[in-house]
Amino acid sequence: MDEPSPSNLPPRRKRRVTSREVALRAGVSRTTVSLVLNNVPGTKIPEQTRQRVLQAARELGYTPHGAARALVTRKNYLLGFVLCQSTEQVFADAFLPEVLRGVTEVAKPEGYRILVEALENVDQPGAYVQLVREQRIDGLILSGPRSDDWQLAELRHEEFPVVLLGQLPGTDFPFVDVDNVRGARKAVEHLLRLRRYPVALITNAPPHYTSSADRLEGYRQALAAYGLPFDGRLVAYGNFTEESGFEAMERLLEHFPSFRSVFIASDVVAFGALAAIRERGLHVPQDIAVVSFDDTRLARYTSPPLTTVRLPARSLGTRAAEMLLHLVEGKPVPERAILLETELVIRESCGFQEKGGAGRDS
Amino acid sequence: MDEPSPSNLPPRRKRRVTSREVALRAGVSRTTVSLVLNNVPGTKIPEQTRQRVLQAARELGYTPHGAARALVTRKNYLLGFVLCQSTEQVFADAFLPEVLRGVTEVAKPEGYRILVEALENVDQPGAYVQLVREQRIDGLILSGPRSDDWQLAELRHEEFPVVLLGQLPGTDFPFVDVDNVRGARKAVEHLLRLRRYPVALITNAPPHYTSSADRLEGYRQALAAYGLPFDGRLVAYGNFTEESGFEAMERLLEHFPSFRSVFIASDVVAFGALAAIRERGLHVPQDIAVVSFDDTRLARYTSPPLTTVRLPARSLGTRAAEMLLHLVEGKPVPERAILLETELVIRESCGFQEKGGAGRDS
DNA sequence: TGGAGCAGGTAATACGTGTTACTCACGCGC
DNA sequence: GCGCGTGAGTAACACGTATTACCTGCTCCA
Repeated sequence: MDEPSPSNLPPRRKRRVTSREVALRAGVSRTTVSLVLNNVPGTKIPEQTRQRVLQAARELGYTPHGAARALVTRKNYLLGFVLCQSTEQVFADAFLPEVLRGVTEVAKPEGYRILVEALENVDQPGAYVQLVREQRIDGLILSGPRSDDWQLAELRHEEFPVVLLGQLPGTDFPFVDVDNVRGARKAVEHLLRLRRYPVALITNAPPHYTSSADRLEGYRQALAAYGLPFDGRLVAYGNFTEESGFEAMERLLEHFPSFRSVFIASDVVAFGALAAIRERGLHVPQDIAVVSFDDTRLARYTSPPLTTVRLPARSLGTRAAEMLLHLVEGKPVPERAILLETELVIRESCGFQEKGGAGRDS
Repeated sequence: MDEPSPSNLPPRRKRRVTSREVALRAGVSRTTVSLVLNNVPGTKIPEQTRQRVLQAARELGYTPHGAARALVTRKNYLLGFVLCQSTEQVFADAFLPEVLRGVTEVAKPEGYRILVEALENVDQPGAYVQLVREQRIDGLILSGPRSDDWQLAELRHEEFPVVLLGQLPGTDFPFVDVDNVRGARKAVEHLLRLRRYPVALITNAPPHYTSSADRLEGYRQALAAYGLPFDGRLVAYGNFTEESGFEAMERLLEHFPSFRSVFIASDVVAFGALAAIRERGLHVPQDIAVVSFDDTRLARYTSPPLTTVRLPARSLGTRAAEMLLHLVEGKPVPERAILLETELVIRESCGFQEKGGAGRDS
């Protein structure tokens, strides 16, 4: 009876229950079934038949076929979330889960699911356009867009709903980003207020990343506000990883060890830098005060706990998703450019003791 | 001419290029277009017409409509990746990016995309079955399955391709998991070898999680192997978070401070525990030796760097994806139960100094 | 008596593809 | 002259839904 299918064929699964069968069982037409199940407004269907249909559907365990529906509706209720960062970077990205959570939090109640995709090699950027070409997704969130992504421009031209997580100067894509300039400025001004100058800088990434450039800009603004000169010898470049932080700090200590504090534009990079400082036999914050950026979940558990600029990861996700949903549904978008505010979280690495004790923030 | 649509309607986008238009342009039938573009084996189409079709498709920028294709093919080339953990847990999950990377690494070359979904509340488990009901996904990876997930059993009944990331005792779902028992055993035996007993235990999670139960079992096995008794007073339960680790360690130090070492079954929990130890004025590893589990990326940057059991996050993803693809494509599955091996990474928190110096592993 | 209007539906078409069954011309052996 | 295989290609159907345009009685009003 139940003949096992030859293993080179996909297993034959049970036939689907279609709306036709529901119609048959309820004694109505397929049209009526559709009208009832989709709650189409403006149609007058008496409560009795409506109930008959609903019951028939329930009894048969009917669920409409997604593809069939998508074919005619031209909606898939699917949003693409594409990570443009290099693998190195995605790997080090401690925020992905939280951003993703923010996105789904907004998308799910509206019935949208999330398709996550990483661009493996930068050579082949924009494999994601196939998704929009095939019309499999209704909208797109692009995290960490690169300016050398030529396929992106094409999407712009087609007016496909896209929201950037991060910025792409020179384009008018709607985006959500962190206010990196102000965040960095706050961090450095905190150090200056504590009179810890000269203050060095280790960036989070190479300078062509806008986040890196912006945080550098914030650093400059803070110096300027305090009437201090900018000294290029006090700047070293990180590259997302702890290792890069370790090396950057080594370089600074080697060539220009006179600084009294450092702003490190990434927690992860800071972890490495702290190790380098320790290895030199120096102490944080006594010898060098440190303020970093991101407020990774573990920033408070380093020794000493990091004073750092909190990045609103979850909000990044929610705001981007909200914006995208507006675009997808053709509603007017209140803001096309959102810069989220940051918050300086003061712990111990900056040498600022609130009550004089070595208290641990709760 | 180009009348702006009223803003309450979705923007009317360009009409799609269909295969019919390609056929028209190439001077053949739609069937031929399909045959050529899908490279259907066994059909004899002369090179000349084949080229005509390909060129027409190229010129028009034709891409087949995903939904239409899915409708008839009954394949979506989409895999579901569902996180069953509580939000708390997902939040703390440092491995998600890496596991995901492993999954996509395998799935992408085969043409499959990944739909990521988190179960928000445990009350409403299995919202994901809708995805399979609607036939929107071809297969499912369930991370951290819960035994109270009644919808899962339903899927089993329908023979839908599912692979678990983690285990669900009492079911015969294919799964990929870490060998938690052996991993924990290795960790504890290392402490015992260093003669650091009594050795306490802080679990990673409440006992009904298999990972927690298994690591506890490994702890017991190690004790047994060394002929030592199991003492329940030396066991405290963590709950995924640093906070829980902090509190668990406080409880241990409060009620039964005589232990000389502790196995903490999660890096994250260990971070909290380390803070608690520090706060008591005790030192690691001098007063208490610590070995933990996971080898989070930051484990080597705590002070002291953590000796910990490395969990092969990426492999979890790749192996699960491989298994799932076999199921989806109806190929026989070599192994239906995979336990991945772990590796003990020795750093400083266990008090074992390789060369006598306070060396930092490179 | 003759519509107008309406409640309660339904037939038919469209969506864009994959695939099976079939046509048609043509050469070829006998 | 006939059957037959074959290369080259097509008509037609299936997939499962949403939606538009239409139909059928019935009531109500002039």
